[in-house]
Amino acid sequence: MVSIKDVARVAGVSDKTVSRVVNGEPNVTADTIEKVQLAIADLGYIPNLAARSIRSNRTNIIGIITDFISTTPYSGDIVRGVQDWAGANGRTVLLANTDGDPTRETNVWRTFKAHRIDGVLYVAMYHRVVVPAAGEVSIPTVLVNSHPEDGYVYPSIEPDDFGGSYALTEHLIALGHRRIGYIRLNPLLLGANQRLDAFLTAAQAGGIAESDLVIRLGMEGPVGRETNYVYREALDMLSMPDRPTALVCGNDEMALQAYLAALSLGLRVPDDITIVGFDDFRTVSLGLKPELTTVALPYYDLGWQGANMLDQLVHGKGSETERRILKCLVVARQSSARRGDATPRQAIGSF
Amino acid sequence: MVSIKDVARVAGVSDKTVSRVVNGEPNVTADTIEKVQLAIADLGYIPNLAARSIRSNRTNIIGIITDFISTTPYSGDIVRGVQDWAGANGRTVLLANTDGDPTRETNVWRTFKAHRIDGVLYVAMYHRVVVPAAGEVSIPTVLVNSHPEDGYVYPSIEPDDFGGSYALTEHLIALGHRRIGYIRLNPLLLGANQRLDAFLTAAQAGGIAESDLVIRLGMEGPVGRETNYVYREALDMLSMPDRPTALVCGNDEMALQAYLAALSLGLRVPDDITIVGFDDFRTVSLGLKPELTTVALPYYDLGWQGANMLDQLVHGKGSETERRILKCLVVARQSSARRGDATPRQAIGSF
DNA sequence: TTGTAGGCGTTATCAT
DNA sequence: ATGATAACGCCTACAA
Repeated sequence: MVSIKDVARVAGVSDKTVSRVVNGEPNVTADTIEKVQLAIADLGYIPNLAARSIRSNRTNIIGIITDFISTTPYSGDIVRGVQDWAGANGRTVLLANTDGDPTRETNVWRTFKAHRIDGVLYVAMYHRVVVPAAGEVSIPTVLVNSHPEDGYVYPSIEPDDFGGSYALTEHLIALGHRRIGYIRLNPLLLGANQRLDAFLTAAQAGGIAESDLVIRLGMEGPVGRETNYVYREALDMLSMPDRPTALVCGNDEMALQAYLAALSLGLRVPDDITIVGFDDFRTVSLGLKPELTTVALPYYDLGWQGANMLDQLVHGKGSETERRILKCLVVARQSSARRGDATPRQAIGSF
Repeated sequence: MVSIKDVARVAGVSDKTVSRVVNGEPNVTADTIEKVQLAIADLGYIPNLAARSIRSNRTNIIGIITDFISTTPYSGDIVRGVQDWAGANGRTVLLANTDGDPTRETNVWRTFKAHRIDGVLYVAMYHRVVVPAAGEVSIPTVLVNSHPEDGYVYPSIEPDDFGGSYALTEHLIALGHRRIGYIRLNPLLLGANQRLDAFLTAAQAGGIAESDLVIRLGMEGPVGRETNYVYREALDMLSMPDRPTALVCGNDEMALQAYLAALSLGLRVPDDITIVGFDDFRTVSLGLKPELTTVALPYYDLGWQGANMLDQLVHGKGSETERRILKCLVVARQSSARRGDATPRQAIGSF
């Protein structure tokens, strides 16, 4: 491997001078700079960041620790946001996945510490409460898409599930819907309760009686291995004589199953039934026909801004207790429509 | 930061002895080992890998370069496979995404070189032909889910799209289907042609006349921003008086749209129409009801085994020209069924 | 403006 | 079995 000394020899200067040129330090003549740069290009010299880091105590590496990367494909956007920030700011990203295993996680923290990375983004693939298993290791950390359990202190950046769900419910009310179904996410997810609370609050604020809300549980059990009731519940709810005119699903994957249930009953979306989701998981939300009205989660920004918060922290400028909440916007597409004035058609089909 | 010298001082030995203990080298008394380990635990010492690497010229870091990480969520499994291999073998993973931009990519190669990583896994999110833009930088590299363009030489590991598609077609023929529809992937994808070729070959081998095959283009245009004809084509094909009894979709996302088209025509899956996909993108394949018969792509293994190939290469044991092909298995679920003997019901509905 | 000496944390080499 | 010394590639501090 060609080192700074090789460059110095070829350029006929000292290694310190090469260092100066490489790092853009002042007090070097244009002439010298050129000589050095020529030698660098000639030899294909690329500085050794490891060597640099043992002097400077800064690696410019940030680590990402993820939990269940495979089960929630769309939140890969968080990682992409982090990467883009890193690329734009001269940092590199170390990645490690724990699969939710605390032993593995503790190893990851050790490994990251061994690499002397500047900071850690602790990324949950579902918005949830976490307790990082860092063991003895201490590295500046920001929680992304997650929140520390009571008694633990970390800065965090999270989506505004409540606000998104509230706005979505308002959207339905504005379209004239008065009888609304709701299929709940796995209650283990932080978003599940926030979204349901917002739904109930917004419905009440919109003057809808609680008896006009039909609420069903869509999933339960350990995250990643849950039992799924969505199709069955949707089928059941949509077969009611006084079925809702709009159906809110905990997320887009649930909305997919609601579509299938509705279609198999001979109901048309949105003419006979308005269906909305949450997440804007585009494979689903754009793959469905008609395209799905949903709430976009700011995954990419969670990553980008989370990286930014971490950077502040590393430089001693960030707050240890900040909890930043990012807006979730309603994306209105064709699956939601004004409630028809005609008598809705009765569900038919093979149920 | 506590260093090897601090440990040596506390343990009352030389730093080299500490190094021996840390690295499990022979010729240290059990007594000394204990003293040292005690001091290590006391001080919370964690070796500095950067410092180690400047002596040993090995970083135990492998880099992953991805292209379009966001658009194809399921292939995140490749990255997971790599990570799991790395975790199991004491390596760490540097991650960088190029978004398909050659300038960004060249920077990534430089950065990786600056970190003196041991090797690179060049991962395409779609199975396709690639030309790594490494510039002047040279690092041992294995192509994953991709293949070098003519004139370039890299070892690669790829899925057997042909074999998977062939087996899938055989599955349909075995179920008695004689008139089969096919919706093609974007022709830009390597898998698109391999899958279509296998379909045609298997159909011919199964004694099916070409006139009984209905082939339509589902997508075209630049990857990630393609124009989508799937829903329209499925609707059209399923409205034919002599419509196919089985429909093969280029991938699972296309199968989703085929489901919607079929259901909206009042057709039931699989009673009236068998639908199959490709990829086993589980959000879709398990989210669809009935669950989707499809072909599982070995993404995770692509990652794991790719990392393994790279490791061989790094140690001078691998082949520069190996092209490893991994099997794709048919996953038979409920969306494919024996062709009914009764006259199929005619499509109805609002088309 | 440029160079020299020394040190960062670690391991290789060679003594002891 | 253990240690002293030098070296890895780079940067800091200081001198010239």
